[in-house]
Amino acid sequence: MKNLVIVESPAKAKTIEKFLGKDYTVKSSYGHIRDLAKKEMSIDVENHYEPQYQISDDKRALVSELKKAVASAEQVWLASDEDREGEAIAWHLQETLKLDPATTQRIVFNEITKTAILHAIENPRQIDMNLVDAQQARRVLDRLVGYEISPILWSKIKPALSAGRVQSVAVRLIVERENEIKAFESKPYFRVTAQFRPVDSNKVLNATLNRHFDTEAEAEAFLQSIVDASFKVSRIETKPARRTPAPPFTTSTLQQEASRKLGFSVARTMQVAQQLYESGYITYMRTDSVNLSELALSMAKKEIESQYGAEYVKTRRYQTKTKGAQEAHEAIRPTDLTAQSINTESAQRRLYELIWKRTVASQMADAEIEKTEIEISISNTADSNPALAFGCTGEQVKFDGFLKVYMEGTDDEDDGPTADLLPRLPEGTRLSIENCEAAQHYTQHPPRYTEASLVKKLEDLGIGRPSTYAPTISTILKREYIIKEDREAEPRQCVVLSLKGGAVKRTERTEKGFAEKGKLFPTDIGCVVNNFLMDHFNDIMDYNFTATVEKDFDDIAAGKKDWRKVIDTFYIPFHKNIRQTQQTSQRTTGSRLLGVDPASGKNVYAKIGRFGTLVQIGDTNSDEKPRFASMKKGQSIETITLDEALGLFNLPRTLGQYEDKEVMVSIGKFGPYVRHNNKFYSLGKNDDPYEVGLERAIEIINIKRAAEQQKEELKKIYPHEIGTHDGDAITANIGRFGPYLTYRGDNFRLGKEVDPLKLSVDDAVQIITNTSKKRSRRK
DNA sequence: CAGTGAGCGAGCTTCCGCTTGACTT
Repeated sequence: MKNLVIVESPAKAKTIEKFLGKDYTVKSSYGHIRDLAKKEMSIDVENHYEPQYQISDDKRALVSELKKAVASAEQVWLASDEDREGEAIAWHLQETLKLDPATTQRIVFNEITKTAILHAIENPRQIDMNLVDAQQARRVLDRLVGYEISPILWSKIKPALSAGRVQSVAVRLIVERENEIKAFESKPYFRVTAQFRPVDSNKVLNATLNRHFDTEAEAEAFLQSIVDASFKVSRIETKPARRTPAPPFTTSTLQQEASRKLGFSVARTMQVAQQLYESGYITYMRTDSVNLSELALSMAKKEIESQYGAEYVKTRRYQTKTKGAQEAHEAIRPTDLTAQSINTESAQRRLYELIWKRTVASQMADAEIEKTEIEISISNTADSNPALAFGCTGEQVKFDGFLKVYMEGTDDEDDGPTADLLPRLPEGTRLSIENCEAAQHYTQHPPRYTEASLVKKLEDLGIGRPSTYAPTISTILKREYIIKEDREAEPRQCVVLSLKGGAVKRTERTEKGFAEKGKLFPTDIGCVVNNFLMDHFNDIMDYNFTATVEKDFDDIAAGKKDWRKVIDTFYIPFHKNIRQTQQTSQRTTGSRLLGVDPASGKNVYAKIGRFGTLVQIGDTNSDEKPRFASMKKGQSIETITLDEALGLFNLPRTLGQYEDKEVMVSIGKFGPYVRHNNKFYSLGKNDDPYEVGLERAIEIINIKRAAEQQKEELKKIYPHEIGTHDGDAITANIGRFGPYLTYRGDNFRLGKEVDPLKLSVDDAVQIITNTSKKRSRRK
């Protein structure tokens, strides 16, 4: 072997091996191969923060494989990504594989094209230790923050909680948005809309009055005032406008758009994108760059020319403006732009088409639009209030440009009136009023975050990286700092005043309001942890903390600062604060006094306990031990009432008799259950142990009995002997995941359509050999 | 399998950012 090239991703290795020819072997490091040990701090604070790295457990086999490859190579090329993390990966490889820095070549390319790779090979360099140090500073800082604050949460709030530079700020955003919503006072207002018709035309103009009214009385007075009014076009203005396509996708914008247009969660988008990447359909999906390679630009030009015509082409080179972007990759784009769609399963196909459209549209001409604004004056208010007028706006697309292919979605829940095509009416044209209505609306609170809009916000703040957006969300969900939920909107009564036959008619209608779908809500624990961190670690919770330390990391990368000094400056006051907080801060439970239990006269509290939120009757420090009960899903410390809290103590409940034995319901370690004749039966997902009746309990008992009986029946049939192959038995069995075969101690899954009882020996052998082949290929 | 929450004290939990492959009974 002459040349060994090491990249980060195996799919990338496969692609560039093709470009480099047979003198080059390309292997992958699968990301980082070394890290700080998981179990301990692994930073020697006394010794200038010396990090103690170890090979990650799942990388041991890989490292020995790489060592072997290195031994037989004449030249090693470290080709990890051209960013801070990539440089560190290269350095860890050099250290771990004991490569000689003098003979090891470091190469970088930020697009996977033949030109870029050959250019890289011709321009090798050494590892940039300043960049590596910037990464070490980032790594050490994150470990210190996470591993020093988290234990404080364990002792002051609840075990197994966590805090970190990224996750804690993500939670803060959600908690603060919820507080804004709580503080928001929804105010009613009246919007007046009307339809006008030019005297000699059938074309209707949908117009809105240029001001809202606060009260019904004002709205009514206005309607009364225009009963005898006449209307005319007082101003018409048309002006040209342009629309520009959105730039190509980055990870964050792909996640947002897939959420808006396909309803994908952030994790789903990444999973499907990974599949597309591994199949070679798209470029790398974890990127912060909007840049397209020259190859992609010329491919796009050709494709647009042939499909839509030369007038639709506009080659655009986008600049990445995102805070802290490292631009190690291209934007996310199809590898082959001539493929407008691909023939795969639906999720992959839809995401691919979205990427294709966005990429192609980004290289297309602006859309040219003509905007028309018509102002309609009201004769008898002209003197008293000349500012009052109706208005309507319209749009006409003169040249569709990129709109032929794609239009970016919006997060706005209320899109407002849509712009129509408006007729050209000379100023002074008299209009008759066809309909006029003053409808009551309510001002909307700021929207709760969705997964995707949270990612957008984090990216705007420069917090987190493309590879961590999805994992960060799943971490804060797993810690139960936040929950993702659908919540029904509260319907509201709205007054509608309409002008009919010279009189104002009043009706009421119910407005549904906006249901919250897939929104992020903070939990009690999220709020309590957030308040605690805000009180004691304000600097780390600051939205600018990451941006500030990133400046230091940039200085380290530029050789202007020493990474250990940067950490020292941060750590000395930070650690002092840690010690102080541990010693002086109170244990925090978020406790709220709900009232007095009428039965015992004792206080009732709602608070956070070791296993979640609970209610408590009696004081903790009194002579008698308090009684406790867990809260139900959906209840919270802040909203639970005294009655609801007392209701939680109604377990265990005795429901009655069945087969001369008592039926009882309660909640155990593994959730709610029915107990009958010393046997336990788990309640269904939708059963409430506080509400469930005897009838349903008996049903649950009988369902489980039937299932058990079926199991007994199956036990009589299985394991089923299918036959022997090469002297060993093949048996069929039914397990948790369906039917499977056992042969020589190995299990082989059967499809759901296969009836194991009818399977021939030959077919069974076929399944076994096929599965074995697949398994060895994977290895 | 079928609470827990007091107090004692053992041992456990935890970060962010690179990557993909697990593969059960």
